[in-house]
Amino acid sequence: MGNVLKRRLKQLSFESAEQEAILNILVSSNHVKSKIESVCTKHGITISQFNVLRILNGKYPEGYPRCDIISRMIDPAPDVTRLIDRLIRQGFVERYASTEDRRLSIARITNKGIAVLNKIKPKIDELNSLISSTLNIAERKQLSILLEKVYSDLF
Amino acid sequence: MGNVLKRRLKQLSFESAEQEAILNILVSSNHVKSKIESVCTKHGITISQFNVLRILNGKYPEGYPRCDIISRMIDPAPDVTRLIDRLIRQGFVERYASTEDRRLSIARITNKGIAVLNKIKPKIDELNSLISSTLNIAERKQLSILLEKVYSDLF
DNA sequence: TATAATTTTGTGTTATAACATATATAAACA
DNA sequence: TGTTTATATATGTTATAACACAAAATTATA
Repeated sequence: MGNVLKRRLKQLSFESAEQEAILNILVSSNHVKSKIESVCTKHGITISQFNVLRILNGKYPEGYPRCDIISRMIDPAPDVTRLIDRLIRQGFVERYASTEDRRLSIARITNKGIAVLNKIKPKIDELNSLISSTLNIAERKQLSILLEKVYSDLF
Repeated sequence: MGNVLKRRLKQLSFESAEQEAILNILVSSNHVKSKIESVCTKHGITISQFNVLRILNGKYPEGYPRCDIISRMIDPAPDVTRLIDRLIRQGFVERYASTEDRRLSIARITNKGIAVLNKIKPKIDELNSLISSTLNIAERKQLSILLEKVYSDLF
């Protein structure tokens, strides 16, 4: 048991089933992430930028203020201001000031941003095969149930 | 189903069980990682540095050349040379040239490095409770089995 | 209403990561 | 053996992330 993890970390054994589970979470996440990253790189954006575009695409054309973007990010980053600056420089996003709450600066995806997202999206969806080829439907659901328990203390 | 993930990403639904599983892997990994990070920060090192120290501690006093460190890292980083430079500057690691293969520069953990690791280790182990408090033994093993399948295409 | 506290964003600075390339050694091969 | 190829490390440069702090607007409170 645990031979794939042992091979990956070149480690002979693990301290406990808890530790092994934690290592598996970290390793599998890196695996998935590096696949997503390589797709994004081919299209000239980073994985963080992709995630922000994905979030903004979910609320087009209104857009989201920075604070709402952060709370929706898979991997919450601190320096989203300049991340968005870069997206603006690339023409994928535009920013405007809110009239209701004048503190907010709202980012909105542009047509060019939607276009790049539409090109990337199908390739990201292909990565779902990572799951579908190795886990049957019951297993997929079971995995999600178990993982949700791991971070359920967030709420 | 999937309410914890929905709350975390403030998203109403997901495209498929595959996508939901992938998002859960990414989100739970971030959750675990940020807990480890906060422990490390309190002791003046980063999570990457902790992982390198942990690896070197596993082969004391011989140490590992840089390439072997990378292949054992949970999160393989490209710039390990300067990561080790920093550990050396902090006195946690020392470096020496291999006599067998003169290309190799071998890093070895110092007593000071072992000391800091011994201080951090019990607090990291406490994080196992993230798993043990929410998953019973059968579930822990099941989680590892499912996750190993996700990255089994590595080999 | 006036004041304090909170929220949201932006910016300057420093540290780290990412990228490309160079150098040295070892291994493979003709 | 001499040459090519591969491996391992280091370094210069640039981009990004992390950290600390400040300013503006809103909300809460006396």
